[in-house]
Amino acid sequence: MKLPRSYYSNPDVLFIAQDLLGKVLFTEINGETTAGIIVETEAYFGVHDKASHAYGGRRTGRTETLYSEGGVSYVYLCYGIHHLFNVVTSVQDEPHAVLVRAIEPLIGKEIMELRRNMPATKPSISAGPGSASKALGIDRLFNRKDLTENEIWIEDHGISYSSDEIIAGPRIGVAYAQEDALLPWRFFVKGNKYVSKPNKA
DNA sequence: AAACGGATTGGCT
DNA sequence: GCCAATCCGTTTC
Repeated sequence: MKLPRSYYSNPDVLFIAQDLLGKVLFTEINGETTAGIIVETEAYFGVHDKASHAYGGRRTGRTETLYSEGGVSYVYLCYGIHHLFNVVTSVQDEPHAVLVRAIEPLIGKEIMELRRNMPATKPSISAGPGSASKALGIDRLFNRKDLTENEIWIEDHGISYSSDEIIAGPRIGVAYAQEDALLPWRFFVKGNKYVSKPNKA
């Protein structure tokens, strides 16, 4: 059920970004469990990717988490307001990561509704990286957590999408990365209402 | 020590 | 559609 460490040590971050679609992301906070199906991701290709915080081998207090062995969470504050959750992948010192941009609420929907103050039927409850994190209760305390432990983890529930149900397109909000901004490294489930806008390729 | 700006969101026009 | 909110990691003086 819970994805093992070996899943995350795969050096192919583009594969993992697509394969995570359909997997189920869990958090347990004060005995309350919430989970959602991952329906949108983006791959960040380590030192070679101008959109990555680790571009050019950048190593600072914040980016140090990205250099961990695969299977660790990387959470940082964006625009002073939103906590963005990433899965660190590959081997130690290879700072690849997958940003989770949207989930479809699955377990603990009532808790997510309280956290977001809106019904779970409304797509905006968990569409977009800031919203998805808030629905799951993820904040900066979730940085550098081991995904094989029991605070935050990912399970395989046998949900998978065929290649024609997965759309690839340019990543969102990375115009500063120049030519790398055009790479089709955003992946999402076609037609799923919890995918953030734009929901076309 | 101080300034800068971002892997976004939601409320108002 | 546009724009303010809001904070801390990073860069610069």
